[in-house]
Amino acid sequence: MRMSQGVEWALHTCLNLTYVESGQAVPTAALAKFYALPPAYLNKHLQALVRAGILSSTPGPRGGFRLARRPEAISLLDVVTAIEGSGEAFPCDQILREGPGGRPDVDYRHACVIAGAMRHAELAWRRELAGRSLADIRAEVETRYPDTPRNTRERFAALLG
Amino acid sequence: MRMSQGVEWALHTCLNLTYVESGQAVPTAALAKFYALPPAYLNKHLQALVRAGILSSTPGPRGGFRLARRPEAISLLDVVTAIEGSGEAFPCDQILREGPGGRPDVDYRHACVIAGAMRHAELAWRRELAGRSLADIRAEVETRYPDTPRNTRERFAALLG
DNA sequence: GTGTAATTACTCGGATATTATTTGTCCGAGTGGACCCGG
DNA sequence: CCGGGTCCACTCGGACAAATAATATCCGAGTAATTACAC
Repeated sequence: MRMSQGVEWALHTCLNLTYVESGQAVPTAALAKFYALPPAYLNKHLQALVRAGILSSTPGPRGGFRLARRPEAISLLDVVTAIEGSGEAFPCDQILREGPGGRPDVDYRHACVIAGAMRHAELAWRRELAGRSLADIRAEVETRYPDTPRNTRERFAALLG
Repeated sequence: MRMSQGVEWALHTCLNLTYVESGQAVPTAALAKFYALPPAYLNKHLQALVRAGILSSTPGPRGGFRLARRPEAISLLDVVTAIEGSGEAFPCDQILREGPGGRPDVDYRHACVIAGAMRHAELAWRRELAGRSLADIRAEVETRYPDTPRNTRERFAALLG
């Protein structure tokens, strides 16, 4: 039930990329040093974000990663599902098929009341995450911690220089 | 992010125990045969439910498990946390401490905006699960599948006889 | 000085180990009923 | 027939092993800037 720590890395990294002037790419090494993360493993997660269409990557010198869309168009749910996969958290193995009156031709992922209740709760979770974009997060951060934009850009400048 | 399949087993088993006349205990073997589950492993999960105060167990002949409280007083969240633990699904490792302006004396599990957003979504999920009791589930099952009470009791009678 | 071609350093991307978690199994401790035996 | 003591089968509970997923690392393919060189 615990989700991968890569989700935390991905969320913070995407938020940081929000502050990079668009068109400029940031390599894995710089993104990893930002929070003292293992570069090779962070790169693995960044690859997943590229496959999900959240980041775009360019190889070679001056290459690296950048946001593939505007921050308003990237929800927290997008990032989470890119790392964790889109599967349901509650795995309905349809054990009712083995129970009394169970039939092999029925899809109990829809028929089972328990599975329905679990799915309903999960939808509430997804709805919350889908309703918050990177732009929203960024706005709240800047309200509560006004130094963050400057600090972030300075750190990037130092890491890229 | 995927939760243990033991949650499904536990939920269905608790729901089935709802139909057993109170005072009567059902051994692991019978509960396992109900859905053709591995008895020893199901027993492991039942132990967790006992530790959480959801079931009570009695050893020896005519022993087994029974609900420790009324079905109205057992929420889906109770069962889920009994199996999965009460920890947060999103693990905030406070990587902001290594970032620019990060301080070791700050608890970023509360200060971090991203952690807050994730916790908010998780609370929505918990609220849904906490709002549904075994009695609610049972009522919905009986509305949609009127044969379930009789089928369940008959299967238990066959397994205990 | 300028255009071109070879070189080189840099970056991503996936294949490969290692560790942690989940899944699954087994055997011992304890309990309650049943049976046996004596009164 | 009735009471008590012994035995035995049944059940939970935790210790132990295998399989799966998460974590971490390394090296090769490809690219773009840079440099050297000829014109």
